Amino acid sequence: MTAEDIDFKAIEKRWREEWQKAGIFKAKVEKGKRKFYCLEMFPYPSGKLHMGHVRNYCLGDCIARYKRMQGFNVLHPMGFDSFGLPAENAAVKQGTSPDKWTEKNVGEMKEHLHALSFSYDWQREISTHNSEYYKWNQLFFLKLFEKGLAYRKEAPVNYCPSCETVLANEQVIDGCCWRCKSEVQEKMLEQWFFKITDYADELLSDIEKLEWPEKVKVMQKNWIGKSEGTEVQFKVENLDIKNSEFIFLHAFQDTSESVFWPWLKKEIEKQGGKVVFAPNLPNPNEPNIEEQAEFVLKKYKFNSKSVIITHSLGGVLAMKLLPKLGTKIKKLIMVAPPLRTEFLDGKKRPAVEKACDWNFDFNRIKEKSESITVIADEKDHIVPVSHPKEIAERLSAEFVLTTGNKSHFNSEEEPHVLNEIVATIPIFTTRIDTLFGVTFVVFAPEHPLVDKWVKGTKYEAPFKKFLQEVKKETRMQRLAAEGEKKGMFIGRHAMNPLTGEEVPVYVGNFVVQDYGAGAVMAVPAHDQRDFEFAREHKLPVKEVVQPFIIKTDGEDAIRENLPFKKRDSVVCVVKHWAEDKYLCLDWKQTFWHGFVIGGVEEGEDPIETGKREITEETGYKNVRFVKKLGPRIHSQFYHVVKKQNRWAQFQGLYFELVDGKQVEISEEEKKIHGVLWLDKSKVEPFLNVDDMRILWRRVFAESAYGGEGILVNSGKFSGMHSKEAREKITQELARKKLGKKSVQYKIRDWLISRQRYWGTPIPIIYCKDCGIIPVPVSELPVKLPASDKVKFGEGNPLSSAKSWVPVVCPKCKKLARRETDTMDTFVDSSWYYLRYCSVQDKMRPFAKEEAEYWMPVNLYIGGVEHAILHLIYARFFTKALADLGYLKFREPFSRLFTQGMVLKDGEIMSKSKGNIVSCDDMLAKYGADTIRLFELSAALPESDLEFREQGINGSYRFLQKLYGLLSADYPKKGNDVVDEYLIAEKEKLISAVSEKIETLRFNIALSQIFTFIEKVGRYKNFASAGTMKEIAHDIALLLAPFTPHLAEEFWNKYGGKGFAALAEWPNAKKLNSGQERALKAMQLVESIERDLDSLLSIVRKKGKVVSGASIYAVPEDHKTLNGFVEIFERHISKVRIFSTQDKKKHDPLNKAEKAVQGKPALYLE
RNA sequence: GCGGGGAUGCCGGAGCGGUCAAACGGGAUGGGCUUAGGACCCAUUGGCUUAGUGCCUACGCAGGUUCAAAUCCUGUUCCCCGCACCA
Repeated sequence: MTAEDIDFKAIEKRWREEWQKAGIFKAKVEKGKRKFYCLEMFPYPSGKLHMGHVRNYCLGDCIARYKRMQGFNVLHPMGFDSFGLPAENAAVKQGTSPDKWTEKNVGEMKEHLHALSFSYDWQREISTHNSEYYKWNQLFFLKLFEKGLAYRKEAPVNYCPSCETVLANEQVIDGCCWRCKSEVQEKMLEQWFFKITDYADELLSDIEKLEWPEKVKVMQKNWIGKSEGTEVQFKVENLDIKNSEFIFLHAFQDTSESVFWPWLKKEIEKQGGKVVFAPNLPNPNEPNIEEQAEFVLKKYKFNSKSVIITHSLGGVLAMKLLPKLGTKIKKLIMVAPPLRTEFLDGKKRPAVEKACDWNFDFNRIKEKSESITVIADEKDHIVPVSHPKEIAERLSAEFVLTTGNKSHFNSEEEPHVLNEIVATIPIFTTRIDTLFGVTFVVFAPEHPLVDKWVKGTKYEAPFKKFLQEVKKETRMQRLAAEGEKKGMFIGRHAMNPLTGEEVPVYVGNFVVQDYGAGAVMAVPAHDQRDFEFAREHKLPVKEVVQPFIIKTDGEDAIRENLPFKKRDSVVCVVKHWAEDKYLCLDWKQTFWHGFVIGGVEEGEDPIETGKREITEETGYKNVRFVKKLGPRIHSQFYHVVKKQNRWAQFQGLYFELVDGKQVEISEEEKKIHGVLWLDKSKVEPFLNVDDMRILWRRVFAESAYGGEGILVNSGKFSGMHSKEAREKITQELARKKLGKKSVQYKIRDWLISRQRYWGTPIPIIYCKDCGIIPVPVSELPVKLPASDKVKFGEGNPLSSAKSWVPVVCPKCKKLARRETDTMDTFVDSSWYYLRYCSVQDKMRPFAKEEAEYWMPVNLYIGGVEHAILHLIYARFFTKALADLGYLKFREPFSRLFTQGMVLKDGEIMSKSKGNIVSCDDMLAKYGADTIRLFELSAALPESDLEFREQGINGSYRFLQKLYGLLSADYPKKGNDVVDEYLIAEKEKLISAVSEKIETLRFNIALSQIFTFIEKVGRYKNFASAGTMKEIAHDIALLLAPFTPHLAEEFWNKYGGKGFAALAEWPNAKKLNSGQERALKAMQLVESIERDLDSLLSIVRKKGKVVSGASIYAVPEDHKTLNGFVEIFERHISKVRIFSTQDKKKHDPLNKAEKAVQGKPALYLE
């Protein structure tokens, strides 16, 4: 039979139909049966199925079929992620509608999926654009909204101008849109968010439980970006305190000694300010505002330095006072000022009413103060927030709404009030141990306070310019890996909370507003970035951590029980007087390779020590000191020569020799070390201790020491190790209410609003009177209007749906409008795996019992490109749904497998590159089994696969060969040894294939099957029909997950019961002794074949013609070899096999003598 | 910079302490079959040596552990991927 005779397509068609008819892939909950949920990421129906998709599904199908044969109750569903932008774009471009376009594509893709006979339960198919699906998106949205997990806020968001919609953080890659690659813009917009940050910690810690590729886990960890540290408060003057005179005006029934006044006075004085006037106003219990104003005017002369701070009714006084002033004052700060007499506690205050006429000349007040700030307490129980708010508006003043320590700011300490004078800025750091090394503070240029600080100062103009530049450059710089560190001083100083030291405040382009608090404390000595900035701006560098190295292994590892001997030492790097060579020492009694080193004597200058040691150890006498090599290094080690534990404090010094003049060195020194001059490039490899390496690097590059170590110059924390110091300093800060432990995350809430049509409408109604009103659950789904009712290409399409947008407010029944944004389509894919569990359920998104049976997904297969996006959203959704009571488990995918890509000419297949190999051509040419075989055998599933048609051809040939082999007729009786041998090899194959499938190394499983089939082909003339039948039977089973149609064909042909697809996966049997013997025997045969070949080629090379061969075997071997003449005659005709004991053998060269057991001798003629 | 993964023949890639000059596939070369091509079959594909089953050199580089290392450990170089002025 020739290859062309095999009609693979007919075979495939037949079995596809049989399976379908029997419905064998339909999944049903069967309690008590082990389940296996096998899932491949569902496709976006972008067009035809290509080889990349196919690979994904082949992998999943192989496992699904394998698990099914192993007796698992397998759920293997498929569906379509059918909402999304391309449909909308295609609709605009091709004049079709998104739904038609989508459904056409879905149809085509399904056709191919069917043709490849993936074992999906098609009853469970879903398409996310179906309102029966997306209504549940809406339900979840409402539930999340109820719980506060969905919220609306105005925020700077990423906007893609080409997709005309906003994007989530996760969808911005290198500053560009993940889909279309155009640069995203930043916009301030009010949008809907899911509060994924609430789950940041759990999302992070649960990663450990997952059987996922390390790579993906790391990516998720990075994305969540947890860092633990300390939030520390720095104070920055909001106004120039030292050049101000503070005036306090107290409230009704108060004095200048009550409430927060004494505390505020103290705080201001701490900052170097002066409270010049804090009168006890006349008649505080029955005040007369006019009288009080006169009183104040008489007692104090206002000037341009005056800063008035008022509390409550004091504010009314100030407003009466100001218009009467002859000069302008610096600032007026009004704390909770009343404007009218309706107080929240319901109490009448007749005295207050009598005292005030509440008529203010707002314009004149405005004129009399440089700036005005009004502070209100959100929880004020006396003055309604509307009063200070109105005052602020009328005065065009800054309005600050906060929460007082006590209502109406009646506490003895009111930090918010102080904050208007001295701002307290929280700064996040992971290295609070370096707090004493802070020499400046850097703010993000976008920081709101910065704007306030520079206003009206000489820094304002240059800052504005700087801000512009930064905004423009940010994106470009990010792309150009190492941006320049730019920044400027803004005329303010910040106070170090522990040392009280004042350090300058800068803005810098490298500080980002949305991480931490938008400000950093800069420690140039211990942070490379700060170091560079400091050098640029000539800022001081203050050393507070010294490296600390402990040797814990090797022969100089510290000895447990010995005390430490502390030594001040110097390490001297010495340069040659003429060449670029450096003086190194090779210690003879130990392995140390290093530089000249020595102990500093009491009272000795380290530089002198260095010079002395250089001369003592090497003889060179004319040395010149050049520079110190950074801070000291602490090193604990065992001094092998001196036999003691050392705690050395090394000062690195750099010298240059003036000339080569030497003095004689002592014999003793010569014994200790050899002196070497090494080329610059040879020094680094020569050194073998860390401290020497650190010093060597410092010769050439100054840099910050970013590691940990021992604190110095840090007050009472000096001498502590970094780790301990972090604890202690944080505690100290907490005690002083100047800091606390803090955890920062990089992950931001998930922005889900999209200004596009083809997605799930957000079920929200905006009512003028009632505000944001959720659509009642009973009204779901909020269906999309038909696509011919909307206009594309002009902003948000849904807002053009004239009959859709207006809606009756569910609460007040007045006319309201619908939300016109749709949801990010990643919402759809965040829970589709749950819908599969009970697709048909009309009442619920999914049936809890079913989900609990099938979930979690046992194996999830897809591309790495979803490592962050889809996979983190789905995890979040699962957790949120669990908290909403829908689920009991909190992780959706136990095991994840990320398959490699299918490449064509080294590139990813894509429409834009025009290199897509669509699967229908391949199907028509080779059929489904061949394609499946190729996709699975060509490479490891996780590595990329280069698509080559020759490769497909190889798979095709294999199937033809296999078919021929298994379809042929075989004799009843064969060679017993071969029969046993083949069966033994088959058993070995079964266990190997099972193991490889379990570990998803399908290509290796297949290569082993190939090898086996090769062997069968080799010995087919010796095999019996029975053996071949057994082989065909098991091969059918082993191949069933890979090439299911052909496998089914063999299974059927050789009398298998039912379907191979449902048959039990074979178990490898242990080999019996006969089979073991057969294996050995065939090894013998094969080794003779090899020998024959090598002899033949040698002899033939010499030009001799070989006409026959004799084989001389010891009697045992002789017995097994008889019967294999035919095999040997494949190599050379006329082969005779003799026993070495056969006296009459033909043996002219006496070769028989060479034969030993297992190695027969050969003779050629 | 931080983190993850690699480096094996002409190529893709197995092997993960001894059975390894290295599975399987592809390519190349030679031979068979053919009018020819394709397809198919056979052989060769690190070097040397040989009427034989032997030797040498090789699993990025340098060391180490071991009776024994492609395989384990240490250092180092290069490549790929992810994250990144992250405080």
